[in-house]
Amino acid sequence: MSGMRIGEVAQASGTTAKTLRYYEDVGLLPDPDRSPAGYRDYGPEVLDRLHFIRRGQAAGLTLAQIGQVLAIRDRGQAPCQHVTDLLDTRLAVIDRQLAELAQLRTTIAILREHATTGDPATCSPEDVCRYL
Amino acid sequence: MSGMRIGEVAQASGTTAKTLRYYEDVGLLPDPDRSPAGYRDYGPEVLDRLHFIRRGQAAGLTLAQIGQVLAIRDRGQAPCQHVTDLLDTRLAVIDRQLAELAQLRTTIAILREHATTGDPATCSPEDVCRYL
DNA sequence: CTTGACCTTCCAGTGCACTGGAAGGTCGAT
DNA sequence: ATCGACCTTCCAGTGCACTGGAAGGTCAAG
Repeated sequence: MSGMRIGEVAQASGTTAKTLRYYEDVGLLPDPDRSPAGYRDYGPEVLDRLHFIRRGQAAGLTLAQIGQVLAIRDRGQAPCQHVTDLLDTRLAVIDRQLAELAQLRTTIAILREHATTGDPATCSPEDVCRYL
Repeated sequence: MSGMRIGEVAQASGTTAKTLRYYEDVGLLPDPDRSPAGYRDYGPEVLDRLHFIRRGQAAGLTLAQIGQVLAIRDRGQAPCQHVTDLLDTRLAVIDRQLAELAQLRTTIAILREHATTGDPATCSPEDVCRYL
């Protein structure tokens, strides 16, 4: 009984056939069965795996990091320590990004306010625009 | 009176001479003065500019986006309405990024808790790792 | 039996932000 | 005078995550 072809998997997972072949190339997806004609023949479990990959990516992990976790999972060992380490690192990076973004927002917001207070008469480049 | 050479600027700003030349190439830094020998001769204001670039980058902005904002600043003559429009767009993007980043943070924090609650016994690949 | 959608492989290109290296010029110190 | 650290330009390569396109095979529908 044949499963899904690459286009169906792409559709179902919201990616492209190109990307699926790429994932296979870099070892994120196992080599699938083939139909007599050589078409890739996927079982439904590939969708879980792609969901895992997508979630990992949404969490800011690189494909290499996701691949590490998948490799550990494929060997049947619980990668909890590994996962928590990765996630802790991610959290730290995100907190830093949030802080910097908030700071930048403040800077720009202040400038924007400078740019609006006063009509064109008082809005000279020297007074307003170069304080960005 | 001569200012800083590229190596000094690199050192002072925590980047490399290579990167500074690259920034110049892509228009993030203005063409600096040159010494008689052709060495780049930077004034101290370049450090402010590099600090701004670094903060923008730390906040997850691309060099192209940072370049847009810098271009506004450089065109000190830009009409204020135009400036506020661009800044509003920037703020909207930053607010969206902040929201997404906050969401991502929450997601990862939840995942991390899932990964730690439970001892190795319950931490089987099937039970835990697929929550990632 | 042809059309068109789908599949195959392979190789090359994209965009971002650098980074490396060759080949050569400049400068202060020994 | 020459050494070494610095500078110059130019071109090419890296890593990530795809993406495009050529050249050809497969298959159900009309």
